[in-house]
Amino acid sequence: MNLPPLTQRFVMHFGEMGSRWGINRTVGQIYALLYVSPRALNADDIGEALAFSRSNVSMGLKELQSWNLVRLQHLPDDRREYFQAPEDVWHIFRTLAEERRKREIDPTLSMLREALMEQPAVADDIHAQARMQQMHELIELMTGWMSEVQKMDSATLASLMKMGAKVQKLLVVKDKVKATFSRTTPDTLS
Amino acid sequence: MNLPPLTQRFVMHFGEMGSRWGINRTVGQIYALLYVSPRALNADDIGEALAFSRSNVSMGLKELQSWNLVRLQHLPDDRREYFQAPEDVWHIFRTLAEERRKREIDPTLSMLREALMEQPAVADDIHAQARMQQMHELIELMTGWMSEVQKMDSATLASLMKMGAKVQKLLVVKDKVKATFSRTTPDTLS
DNA sequence: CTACAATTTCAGAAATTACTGAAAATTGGA
DNA sequence: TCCAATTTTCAGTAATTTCTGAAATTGTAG
Repeated sequence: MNLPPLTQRFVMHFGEMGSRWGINRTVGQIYALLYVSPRALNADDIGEALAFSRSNVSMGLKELQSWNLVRLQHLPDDRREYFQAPEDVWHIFRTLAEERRKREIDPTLSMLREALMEQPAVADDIHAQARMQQMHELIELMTGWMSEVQKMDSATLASLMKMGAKVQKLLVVKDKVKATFSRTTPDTLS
Repeated sequence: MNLPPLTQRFVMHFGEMGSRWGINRTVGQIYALLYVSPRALNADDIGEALAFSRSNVSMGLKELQSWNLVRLQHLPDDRREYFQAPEDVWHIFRTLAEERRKREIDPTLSMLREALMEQPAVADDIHAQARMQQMHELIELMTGWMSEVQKMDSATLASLMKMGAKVQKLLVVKDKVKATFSRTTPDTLS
């Protein structure tokens, strides 16, 4: 591997963090490299830069594609496929959140829904089902909210976050607003 | 393993999902069992229920303790330690979010901060550093916002989520509110 | 302090996951 | 269609992670 120092540190870090993030070292390093690269890279570029076998690169890219985290490009007079990470970090974040939900949350939501349809037979299962109900409610609320937030454009999302806890204060003020503006903007607030 | 049917399904599911969540099967199953159990369990209870060796249970519980996901209890006339999951799912969620941040995000934030202090020497590193800057800004904003949200009590958090995208509309209305209430509630809004 | 119950540690075995090279499949151009 | 460049698949191997039993440690009651 022969990368400039900052790039190298970034790539190495993503490799090490990979396992905590549920991806492997290869995939982490490939994504890091694509993320900081000023141009799209082909599989050979990547393999050479990171000293991975060509097949390993292929599998890593396949994994990243399944996460929708890379864009495919073709250059004129070159049959090889070139890969790059999206420019917009907010877009990347959104994709990541959505894919993680699909993989880490949706299956559990299904399991919970099915379990909640059943008729528990023994006392312990009655209690267990009540606990599952609580978990189900929280997850439904969380994911529903996340999907609303995901629909916001980057600017709105950013301004919402910059407000931080002030949103809380807005909630308190909400009722006053409702009273004041209910005739002029009747369907704007719940 | 001899658990009632709903409990069994829940426990099995958490075992299978464990790897996607960055914990192992043992830890996933132990936590699932504690979560649905109507009473605190000791290590032998757990080992017997899940057919794990005593030492495996010990390591799993240690892991869960490092996540702050279990409470320790002692029963009268019993020297053994009893474990249980917190009652409040919102509390569990908050703990999970915080611990995940510590493990999955904070190290990256440190790495980025250090990298941003450096003076890039080559063109590719100049670009790389700019990309790191973008990532750093997003993560700072996200984590700052998460920590604000975490401070809210469960009820406020729930009502915020139930509002969903309506928060967005509140943002639009915000300016009107500011104009109208600025004299009566001057420091409530940014 | 002693005895013993309970828990933790740890070295090695078992299981899983990651990685490679070779072979197969696919793709685009002549 | 055929050819050559490129990508993917896959079986075998390497590396890592998980799990166990035995031994060591800790804690408590007498």
